[in-house]
Amino acid sequence: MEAMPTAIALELQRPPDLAARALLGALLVRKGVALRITEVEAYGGPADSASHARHGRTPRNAPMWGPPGRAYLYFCYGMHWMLNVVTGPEGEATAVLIRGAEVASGLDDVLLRRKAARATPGLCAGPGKVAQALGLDRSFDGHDLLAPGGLELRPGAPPETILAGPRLGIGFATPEDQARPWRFAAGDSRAVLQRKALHLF
DNA sequence: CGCCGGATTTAA
DNA sequence: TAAATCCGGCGA
Repeated sequence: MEAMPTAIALELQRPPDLAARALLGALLVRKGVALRITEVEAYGGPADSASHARHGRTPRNAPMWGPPGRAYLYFCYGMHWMLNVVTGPEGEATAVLIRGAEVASGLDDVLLRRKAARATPGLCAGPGKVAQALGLDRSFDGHDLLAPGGLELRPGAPPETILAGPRLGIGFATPEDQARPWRFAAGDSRAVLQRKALHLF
């Protein structure tokens, strides 16, 4: 029989900024590795000049137009994979970029993938680092994060406080979209980039 | 078909 | 502060 929609699945149907905040504290699980999400950014559909959806549907961003709960992975700067969680109703092309995380379990595997000797606060602080820590690549593009197997999104403890501020690395967007405070971070985490650019939500 | 530049990371 | 590194999207 059909499983009841999980709380997290319901949250992902909401507008991207709300879905983004709901993802803080949630877990990304792959095999023995679990990462607690500590930093995210919301991206709107075609109307958001910072979004990959701004040029409409293309082969690369196709997963963004699909149902919520899927992964959208893209390759950036010739070397990094970025993990997004598709949100909103199907066809809206909204998504949340996972920008930072803490290792909840599987530290040894993460250290190997990140080529790090020991755990530091910055180990998974940054979108490229998150994908690398989970060993993600093109093969995970379009993956259903709400289904068992492979890479899964699971409920976690939400942060006590949430920080908010402008999104990073979107200098190409309109001033209005650059100013939109759609970056969110867990107030209780050290794995957050540029904390001073954030304020209490 | 060629060019431009990017939702970045790292080391110097 | 800059190099690494490559592919998508756009204009010609």
